[in-house]
Amino acid sequence: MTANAAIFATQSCEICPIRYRAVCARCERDELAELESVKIYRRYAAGQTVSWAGDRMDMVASVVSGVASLTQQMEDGRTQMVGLLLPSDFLGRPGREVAAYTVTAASELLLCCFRRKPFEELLRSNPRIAGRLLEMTLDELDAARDWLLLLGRKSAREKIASLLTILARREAALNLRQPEGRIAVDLPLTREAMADYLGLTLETVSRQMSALKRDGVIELDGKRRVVIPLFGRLVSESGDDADGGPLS
Amino acid sequence: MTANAAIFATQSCEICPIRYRAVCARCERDELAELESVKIYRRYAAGQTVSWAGDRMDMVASVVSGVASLTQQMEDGRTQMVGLLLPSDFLGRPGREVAAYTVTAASELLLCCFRRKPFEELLRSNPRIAGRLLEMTLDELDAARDWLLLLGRKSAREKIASLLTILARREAALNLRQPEGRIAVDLPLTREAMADYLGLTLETVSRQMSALKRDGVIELDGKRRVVIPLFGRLVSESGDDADGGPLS
DNA sequence: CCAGGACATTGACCCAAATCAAGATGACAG
DNA sequence: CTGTCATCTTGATTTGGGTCAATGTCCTGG
Repeated sequence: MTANAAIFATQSCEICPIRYRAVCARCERDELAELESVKIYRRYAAGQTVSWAGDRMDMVASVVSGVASLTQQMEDGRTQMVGLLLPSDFLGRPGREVAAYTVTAASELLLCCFRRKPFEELLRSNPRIAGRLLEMTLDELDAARDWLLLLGRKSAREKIASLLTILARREAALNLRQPEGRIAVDLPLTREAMADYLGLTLETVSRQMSALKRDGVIELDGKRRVVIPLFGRLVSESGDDADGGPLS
Repeated sequence: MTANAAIFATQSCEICPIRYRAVCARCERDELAELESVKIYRRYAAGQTVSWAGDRMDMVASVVSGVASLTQQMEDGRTQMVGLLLPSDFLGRPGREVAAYTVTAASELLLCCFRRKPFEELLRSNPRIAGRLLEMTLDELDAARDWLLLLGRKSAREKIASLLTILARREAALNLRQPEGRIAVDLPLTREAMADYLGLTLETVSRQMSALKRDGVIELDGKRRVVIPLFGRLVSESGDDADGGPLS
């Protein structure tokens, strides 16, 4: 379980804090009653498939802890990740019977699930939840558009740096600010999953990680823990716009 | 003006048919009254910038005719298209003051604009319009995810083929079915815009177009008109899933 | 009709990342 | 402790698409 996940696990309370923040950030508590009555928690082991592309989906869910990935595959086996869901992200497609993507637990994963039909009913009857979902979907679309820039125009080194930055930012948003802008990230992804995210091969990911280490941009503590000594400085230097990403 | 655009231009009527289909497909007519009162049409010449990334945006809009592109740029000039808006598509980001992307008219463009504030108010007060916008946003997210697969894993030839297929499909959806599955597409994009869409250089786009022509997969009629002789067969052969795209 | 400029094509060469191929590391079962 | 298996690293080689440069093709306005 990642550091992210651990943090969230300790916050459990009667009204699931993640879902509260995620789906109903600004709703009154009584608006949650209906959702509350139909939620089901589900746990998946790292590597386990949550559902296959083409499966009938009658659940939607919110990520409580861990990391889920959406992937698309061509018949010849080429694979591209098309979604990376971290705690508080929404999973599912209201209004669609059939899943378009394969969902996999990248690390140990805890989902908070709702049956799709009642959830859609709730969307219809409760504009605030619908509005919140629209907002989340728009954010996800923005993230997808940054991802398009990454896949279309960045070099392998820049791709790796951007991914580490995305993960480090989410880490930083949750944790207290780290001293000196130094930040540690537990990679929730294998080299292969990173490659699928970045449109690279796992060999290239490995080589570029080694190169970033050699150049002193990152420190590797085991295979899955990355320390970025100058994260604070690097991120603040290069605003939040569509720049090449720091660490490059 | 593209064939698309011409078709739509002839459909003009009191209640803008595009907006009707796009934003309020299943709304009652009286629900449109409020929208109706605040709409403004705006026309842009091919190549003209509609708004720059970072600009204050106080409009949202619907594409009536023509093609608009959203692009993202890195400081060193590398450019990636992150959105391609055809007639009936929605433009704008309710809830955001500042535009994240540069919007350009790829061909001559007619927009139907609404002031953002009243539009947001309408979203709040009218759940059916909000629901419709959510549906459109989810569709756009799906399209973005197909685009991720294209950028991350497809060869130059496959990228071109996929783009032609996307344009041909929209053409086919509007026009009567063409005889023999033969279809003609007026490219609304320059080679450079195609390259920005596909994450390639314009030289590679040009070379691959020539190669497809040489191989008899497409016919070029001038620079901007493409005929795909076997479109019907190619598309039906390879279902609608995440395949490599036909024409490859 | 011709000149100028935007857009497109084609060629020669190069390089970043893919591919193919060994090994290294590390977690875990027995 | 040791063998197995998944994961990761590193090296040698190939190649698809980028880069640089020259040429071609329209369209438009004078």
